[in-house]
Amino acid sequence: MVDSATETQAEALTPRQLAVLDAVLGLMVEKGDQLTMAAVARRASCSKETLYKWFGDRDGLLTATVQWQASKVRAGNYDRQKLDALSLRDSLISFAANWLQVISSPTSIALNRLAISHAATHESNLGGIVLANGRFAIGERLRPLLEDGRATGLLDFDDAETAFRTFFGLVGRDVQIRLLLGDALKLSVTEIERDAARAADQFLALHGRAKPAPKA
Amino acid sequence: MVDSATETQAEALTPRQLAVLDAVLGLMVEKGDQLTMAAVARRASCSKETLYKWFGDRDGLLTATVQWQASKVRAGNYDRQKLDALSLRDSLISFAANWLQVISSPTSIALNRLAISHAATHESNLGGIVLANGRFAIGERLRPLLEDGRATGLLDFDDAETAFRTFFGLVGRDVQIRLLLGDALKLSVTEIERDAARAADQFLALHGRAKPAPKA
DNA sequence: CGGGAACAGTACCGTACGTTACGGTTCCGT
DNA sequence: ACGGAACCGTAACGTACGGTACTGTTCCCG
Repeated sequence: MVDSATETQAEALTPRQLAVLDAVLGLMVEKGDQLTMAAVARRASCSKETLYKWFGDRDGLLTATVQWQASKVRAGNYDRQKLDALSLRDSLISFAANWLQVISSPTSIALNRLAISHAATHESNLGGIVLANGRFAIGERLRPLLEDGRATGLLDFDDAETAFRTFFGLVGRDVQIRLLLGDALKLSVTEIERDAARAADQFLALHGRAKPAPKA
Repeated sequence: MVDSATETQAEALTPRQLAVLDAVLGLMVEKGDQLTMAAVARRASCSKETLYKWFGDRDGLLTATVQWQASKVRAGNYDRQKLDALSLRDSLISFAANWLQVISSPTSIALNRLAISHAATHESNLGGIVLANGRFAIGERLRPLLEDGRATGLLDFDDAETAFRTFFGLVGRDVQIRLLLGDALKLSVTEIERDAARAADQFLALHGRAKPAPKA
């Protein structure tokens, strides 16, 4: 169930249809909950009938939107390079900063709110899609780095999944839940950089073998 | 804004009214989103008119429910005892286990989903109340322990808030977001105990001075 | 015993929204 | 030029739900 929906039919869609999905994203961010089919049609300058023809029903439209957004956030991939203590730390920081950037973006907040609301009742698995393209996708992308780090003797851990979850916690902390609940938490670029470095150093303090810079 | 709403008029309510709020909690957990006033009235065997008389409107009912639930989860207080490395670790584990228990409970999940949905549009600050009684309340309750730990020389950190956020991340990791998004994550009591101990030991590895048991 | 407050049950109203239907317009292929 | 498909704009329908009003019953208090 991890990434079954990651790449599925993301692009059997025409540019016009993708423009509609961008309109949905825009509305989600601006209007939050008032994501009505009429509003989407108005914003996208298309008719409701077209929306239903293209996406079936409201859930279909939302699902396509989530997948479209997910396909746009494919950053932070780890290209297997020569790994030393410094490049490992850099890669960790890069992952952390990217993740913080994503979860603090208005689009991600709106999308997660929608998926969480949906998870409360509906069965159409928006939450699963968001999880697959968010939490689990980044887990899969980070795993090779962790494994390489262990293979090179730079890292020490038993289970890569557990190690990743520790990293995930050190990076995200209370940021996502606070933002989702409407806290006016602001993350500047410099704060993201600093927090990312702190998280990476803490992770290395816990799982690193040649401690690079364990300053608090 | 931290806990302005923590203790406000939690108990100007009759037992009958609290029973209504319990009905709301039950419906939230079972039916998720279908939290309609009619359903509440049916479940609580009261009339809608009574609901409106008692709680004003739907938001008032939800707000009262959130505060009622918050008043029930007052566990995990730290009683200032003599502090040594072992009792510090025990207290940390206790905090962590309690927090994991809370965020993985169906009631908390339903409540947070509701507050997050609400945060998307409405201004009536359900999200703020949940934050004040959840994330920030536990932060305030843990702070004395951290400060005492630092005063006794058992802990080392610059900023108590930052240290707490690290602890928060190590404990919660990806648990809450996965549960909110509908992931079928199960946390048994033994897993909670193990994860709580792991988080406490990791925290001590990062901020402790007399390392008690830094085993992975 | 009588009267009134409190409340259950229910009918009712207005509105918002998902979904469908339809007339009009554009555009493409033949 | 013609026919049809695609699509826009909008009206219309059905339903769900928040909120209000009304009726009848229970129960307390004098």
